[in-house]
Amino acid sequence: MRELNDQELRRREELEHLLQSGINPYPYSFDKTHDSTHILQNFKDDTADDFKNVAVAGRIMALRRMGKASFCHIQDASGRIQIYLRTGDIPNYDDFKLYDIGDIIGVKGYVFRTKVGEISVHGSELVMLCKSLTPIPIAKEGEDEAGNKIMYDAFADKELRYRQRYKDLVVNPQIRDVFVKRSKIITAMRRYFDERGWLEVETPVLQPLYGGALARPFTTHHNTLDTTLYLRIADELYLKRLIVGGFEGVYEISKNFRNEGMDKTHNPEFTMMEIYVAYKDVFWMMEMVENLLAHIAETALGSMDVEVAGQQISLKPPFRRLPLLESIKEYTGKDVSGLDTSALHTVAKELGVEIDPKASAGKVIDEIFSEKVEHHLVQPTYIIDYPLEMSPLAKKHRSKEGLTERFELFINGQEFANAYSELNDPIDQRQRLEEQSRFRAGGDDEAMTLDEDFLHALEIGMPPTAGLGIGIDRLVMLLTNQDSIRDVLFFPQMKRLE
RNA sequence: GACCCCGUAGCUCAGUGGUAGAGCAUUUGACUUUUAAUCAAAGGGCCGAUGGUUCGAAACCAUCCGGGGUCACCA
Repeated sequence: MRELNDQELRRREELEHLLQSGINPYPYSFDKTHDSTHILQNFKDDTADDFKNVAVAGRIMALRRMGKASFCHIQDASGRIQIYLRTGDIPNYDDFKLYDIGDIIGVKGYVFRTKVGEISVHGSELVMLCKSLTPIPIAKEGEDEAGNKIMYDAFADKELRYRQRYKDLVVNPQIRDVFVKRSKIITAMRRYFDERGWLEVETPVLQPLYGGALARPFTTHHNTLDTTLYLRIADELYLKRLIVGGFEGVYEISKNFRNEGMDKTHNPEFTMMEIYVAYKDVFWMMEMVENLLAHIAETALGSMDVEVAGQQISLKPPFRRLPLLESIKEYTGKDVSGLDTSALHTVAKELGVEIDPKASAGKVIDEIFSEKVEHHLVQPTYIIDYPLEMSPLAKKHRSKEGLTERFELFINGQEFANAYSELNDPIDQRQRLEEQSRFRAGGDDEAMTLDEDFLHALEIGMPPTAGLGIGIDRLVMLLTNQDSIRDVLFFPQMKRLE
């Protein structure tokens, strides 16, 4: 164990003193009657009688001792409230010397207004509920001349905030709002699906073969079976097996794992929602997603308009639909339809898009789109009609040669969703996965593996199906106006400390 | 992976070659309506690590470790 500093040693001494006085510094429960915010909002001169006997509990966040009387602020899940303690009013006032900022206490008493009008609890009973042994990086709140709130000595070191999120949550309670919204967003999504009769399911995280996306996996080993297992990169192939089995609507909200770079929008484990609905196609899915996002925004935020990085974004349906090749024409002036691979490379060069000379036609189109188009797509836009070779699990377009029935949804210049009319022709699917195997053999370590069991399932027969994936973390970022994925994850991945 | 920036007290930060600093937090004393409480005093540091330059390094140089940011890679 590391060495204790003077403040930690002193707190342990206080703990000893409490024990010697017969006080349990870690008791079992406390009958709390009110949240701080409820009191602050509802205490009025004519309701004072309702607040003659309250019991509040929380962590001491500020402390002002004045000899025979003391004030402190405690923080509970709802907010903060001031406590007034006075010798004579509580039998154990002298013990209060042994209390510190950071301790969790319970106070019974009546609510009153101080001389300067702050609604406070006048304590008649004080209980230690948890002695805190290490000081928290306390921030003080104040006001500047203009009356704006300022924080003094805020706990601002991002590394420490991410590594010790518990401390961050105590000291910067406003960040809780992001996580509360995150929970509301996911709840709203679940309700929307459940109300339509689609079933929430769980499929394996540990998979003998990984598939359903193009990404490098995390690899692990199972001792008993003495076999390699992969952490899933997507749920897709298992959820489709359930549609084969006869379920007509299944969804899963779960962590996926991808062994790739980390940045503002990528964490190695992230939350994905995938849903598959039988007898539907990608056009139906576009309408569903519009309604879903509008519903979520209204339920979780109370508005379909969100502000992100200073821009107003409207999630009001319908969203614009723009074929991939047309989007390139619109934002670069180049018509790339019908061009062969070498002609595409020439266009990329003209546009100043650097690209691997061996890249396939689909890859070149994707690169041009990523560099020249994607960031323009601020308002929700469905990019549709993706080339076949970029979409090994999507059905061929019913009327457009060489394209698939697929969309990706872009908002604020980022990808939010990906959906297909799912490929259910087992022979076509086999050919496409065999092509992926050739890419893999050619050195593309993100190409898909061929999963015979999945193909076997398709041979049994999967009804026409629409499928969708939505990145939950990015959705939360959008709806809470956060520009880093780390700020919407409680515990983002960090390098291990030695 | 490349480049830029950062690492000093529990927290936020100053300190560009000559005895290690401030505010808050902490300790002691005073104070029965304070709210960045106030007043008086005190304690607290392997200056991220290792080498080097120098009479002398927190500072300059090199390497490493950790972090932040920008870009690249990556559907």
